[in-house]
Amino acid sequence: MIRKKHSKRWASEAHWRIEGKQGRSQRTQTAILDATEQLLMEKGTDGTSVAEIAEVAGCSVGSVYHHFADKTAIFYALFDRTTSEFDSFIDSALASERWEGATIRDILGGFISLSQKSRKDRPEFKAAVYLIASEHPNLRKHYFELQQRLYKGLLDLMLERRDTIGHSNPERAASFVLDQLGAVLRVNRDQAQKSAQLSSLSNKDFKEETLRSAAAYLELKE
Amino acid sequence: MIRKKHSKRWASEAHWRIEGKQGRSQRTQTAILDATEQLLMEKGTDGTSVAEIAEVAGCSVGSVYHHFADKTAIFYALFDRTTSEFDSFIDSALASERWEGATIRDILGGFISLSQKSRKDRPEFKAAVYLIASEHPNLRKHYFELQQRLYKGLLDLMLERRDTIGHSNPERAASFVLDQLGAVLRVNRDQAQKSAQLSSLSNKDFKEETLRSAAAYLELKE
DNA sequence: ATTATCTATAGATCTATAGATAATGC
DNA sequence: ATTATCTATAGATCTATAGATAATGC
Repeated sequence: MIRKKHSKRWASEAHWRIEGKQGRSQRTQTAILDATEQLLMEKGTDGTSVAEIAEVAGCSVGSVYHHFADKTAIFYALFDRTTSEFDSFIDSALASERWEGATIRDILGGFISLSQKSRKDRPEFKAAVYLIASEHPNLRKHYFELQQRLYKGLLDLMLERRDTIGHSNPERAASFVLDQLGAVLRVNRDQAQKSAQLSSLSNKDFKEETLRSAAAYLELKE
Repeated sequence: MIRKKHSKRWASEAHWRIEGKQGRSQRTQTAILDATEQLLMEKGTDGTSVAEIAEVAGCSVGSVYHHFADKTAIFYALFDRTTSEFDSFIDSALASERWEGATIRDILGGFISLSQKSRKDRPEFKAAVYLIASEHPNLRKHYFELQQRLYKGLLDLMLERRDTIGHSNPERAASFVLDQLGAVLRVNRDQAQKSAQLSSLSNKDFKEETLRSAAAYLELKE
């Protein structure tokens, strides 16, 4: 039997996933991706076998291969699902209505709160994707482009208010603050790395100190 | 034939490595660890086969298993070797002679320079170990304890000079600055993550802005 | 009639060992 | 005599497929 397979939108056509014709199909694919996401964080890409994915997803190995070209294609699909979510998160974070009349302090504070909320609501968000990206240069590139879009957007918001920055080089200072914030948020997200930190601040205190640090360095006049 | 095997000092006796009786032995073990370090960064723990390690090390698979209990034991030994180096780095970084008469600014600046130098001299330092640690909770614990010792030492140096800190809560502020610095240095170390940064500062500029940020936040009076 | 699922298994690795052979150094 | 090395291979996975069976929905 020859099966017609449809790739959706990923660059490498090789990593297709089938476009289901029945309602069952989507449910199974979702279950497979959920199972993969969970297992990836526990055991990594090579430590996770297709048999295990099938078991957790509640289907058979044969069924997994009916839906996805191969093991890698499952990772691509999961990457796709999560980065789409991330993309929406970015849109919502940068939406101009959100920041009308806001000061730089408001923007940084608001973004920290958004990140903290996202981590609380969905702790595994981005964790599995980060692992996948680290093993596939083309996916990593896409992931970093998304990240760039987010931080570049925040940078623009800050620079629209550059007259409130006292630092002699506002562009450099604003970029530096965002890089600093990005690094700290990334470390905070990873529970293991977090344990290597000196200070264990509550979300509220963390936000407060971060803002104090940024305001002092930028020499904000607000 | 029964072989007498000697474990050196790792908690789990299971992960022994042989204590060589001939000069050849040490050379082979070194070659195996070098090969493993290199391959780990390219392909990860599961992607690296013992056959490949043997090939790069220039010996046979049988020889690898003569020296090490199993594949994991090689990782333990490599972890051991690198963390010993890290341990010496910490001693040298915290040596009290180094910081006699230094201000907080001097200390932070000196530490940044040390880290930059270490990254330049030996870019792969800690990269492979970090991978191993991420898969072995007991090793990860040890690694983070080392990291803690380094940052706790820096914290003590700063707090000895607490009268030059204007921030209302010197302990919290000093810890926060060090966590911030640690996070940024970690991201900077990873070439892939670095590409997601907004600012691409030279080592000199990075150091300058970091010090400016820390001094402003701590409200240093020096 | 088409789509989705299952079971069973071929073929490709990869880890680890057995047993033979070679080098070392007292 | 002891230590280190090599070759060859058993046994355990794990990926992916073939082919049979079951469910869906026009």
